[in-house]
Amino acid sequence: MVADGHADGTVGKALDVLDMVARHGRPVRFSDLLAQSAYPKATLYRLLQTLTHQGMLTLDPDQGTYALGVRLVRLAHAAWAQSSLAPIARPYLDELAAKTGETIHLAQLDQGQVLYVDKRNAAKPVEMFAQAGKVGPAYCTGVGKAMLAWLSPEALEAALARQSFYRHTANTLVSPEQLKAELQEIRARGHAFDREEHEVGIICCAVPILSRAGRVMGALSVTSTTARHSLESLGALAPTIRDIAARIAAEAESWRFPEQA
Amino acid sequence: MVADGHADGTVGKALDVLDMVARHGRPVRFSDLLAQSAYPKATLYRLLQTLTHQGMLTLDPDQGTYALGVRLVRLAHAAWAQSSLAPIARPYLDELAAKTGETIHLAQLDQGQVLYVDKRNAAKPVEMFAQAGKVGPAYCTGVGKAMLAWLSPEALEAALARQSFYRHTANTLVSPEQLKAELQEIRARGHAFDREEHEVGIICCAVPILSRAGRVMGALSVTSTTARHSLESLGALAPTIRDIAARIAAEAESWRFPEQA
DNA sequence: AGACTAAGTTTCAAATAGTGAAACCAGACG
DNA sequence: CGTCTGGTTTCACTATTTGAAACTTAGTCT
Repeated sequence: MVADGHADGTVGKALDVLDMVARHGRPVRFSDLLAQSAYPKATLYRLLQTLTHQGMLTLDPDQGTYALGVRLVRLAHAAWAQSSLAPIARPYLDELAAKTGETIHLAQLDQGQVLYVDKRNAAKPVEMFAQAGKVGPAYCTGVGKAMLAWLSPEALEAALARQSFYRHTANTLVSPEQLKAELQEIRARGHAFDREEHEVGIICCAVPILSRAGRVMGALSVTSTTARHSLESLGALAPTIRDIAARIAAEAESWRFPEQA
Repeated sequence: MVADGHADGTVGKALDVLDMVARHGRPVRFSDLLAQSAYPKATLYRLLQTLTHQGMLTLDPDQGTYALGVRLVRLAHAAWAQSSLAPIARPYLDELAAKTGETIHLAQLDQGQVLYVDKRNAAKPVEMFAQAGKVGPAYCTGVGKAMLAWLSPEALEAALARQSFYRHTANTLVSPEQLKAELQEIRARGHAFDREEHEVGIICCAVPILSRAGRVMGALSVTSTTARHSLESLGALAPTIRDIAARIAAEAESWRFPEQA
């Protein structure tokens, strides 16, 4: 990605390199990275060295390939436990999954994208990391729209600017205008639907998780297939979902306060 | 922690700050961080700003507290999937758990510490993130000793320097000398025991996961209680564990090769 | 109110750390 | 053997980082 307007300082560059390695998904050779990066050989080399030395990357000496380091896994543990709603929401997700018997998603907004932080898979037991951590588009998913709908005007603009508006299906909303109209409806209704906008046959009903102050903390959704549910029957679940979302919000907030004096 | 001998460059400092936030476990105020960090006010301030700007941290504007950011969760996903043995080892852990009916640990070495990357909990189903990602000491755990035993002399020294040698129980090995002697035995025997060295009543049998070249990739252990098992009966499982470890190693290695030409 | 204090933010010259073109080295290849 | 290709190191040049101190809020006390 060439996006990042301002890669502030060395730290920004280093993190950029980290992302680059992460994006590859498997061990990368120096020259592969060099080909993609905008940085000159020596710079990239030093950056990689620093990151490796710091344990954020590991260098396989045999193949000369870089991969993400274990230090990240450690940080991950902390990040997931503290920054996201996931640990708090866990029992509530279980409850919602039990009640509905459908797939549950818990997501947060990250740079205009939907980041799934937890999931319940109707049939199968938890599969945490393998599924959580994934990112998806905001403009054409239930959780995405639910979060966008309650964003402040400025935040919304920033987020909209990052949407691709790629037409995944016939129902995908492909312009900011269409989307804004839909967001207004969502706000009025209190919950968002995914009308097969991302994948044909997949529908969902999503509600935002809002702080008392009205800040968007995340979103919660129940997903199903057109074979098993209609939008109406999913909509009937909305009160239940909203209730769970409210309880998650309440707990998340009470959790932030008890700082040590 | 004031450990890190050489916090190379700005990147090192930034990551150090990240760790600091992670260590706290909950949103931290600027001044709290300032109290702990060795860095002067302005420096710390700028580092925090950069990290926040980069999405590695999030600043709660209401409370003025910093927490780990979502970008980290995203990286985490990639890190866990690519850098750790966990995704590869998963089915094998299931197999081992089924065979033994005991608690299984999969760990890797991170800066001289044991990092648990996956776990099977005899009774309960997977609890990924809640458990994986934790760190523990190397000198007094089965997996730790199993990994140390196959380290190169230099790497071993580096790792030893990072051990606290705190006496957790009467059986804890509390000096590098004792530990080195033990490591030699472990190497000869092919597997390590935890003889209640970390917690009374908890024993385990661990084997290293080695690459073909002999590099330590991780370790695998079966843990039990003195109530259910003796060291001998655990030792009887060693061949099974070693077999699984070998299969994990084999798959991990074959996985590294298929680079795109 | 007005003076104090604590917490966070900004400044600015000095110093440090980062840059990158080019030279270098090592092993693979023909 | 020369010649590559991929990786590592040098070194003079520069941009970034540094941190003491000054400043700005937002509370608190009298």
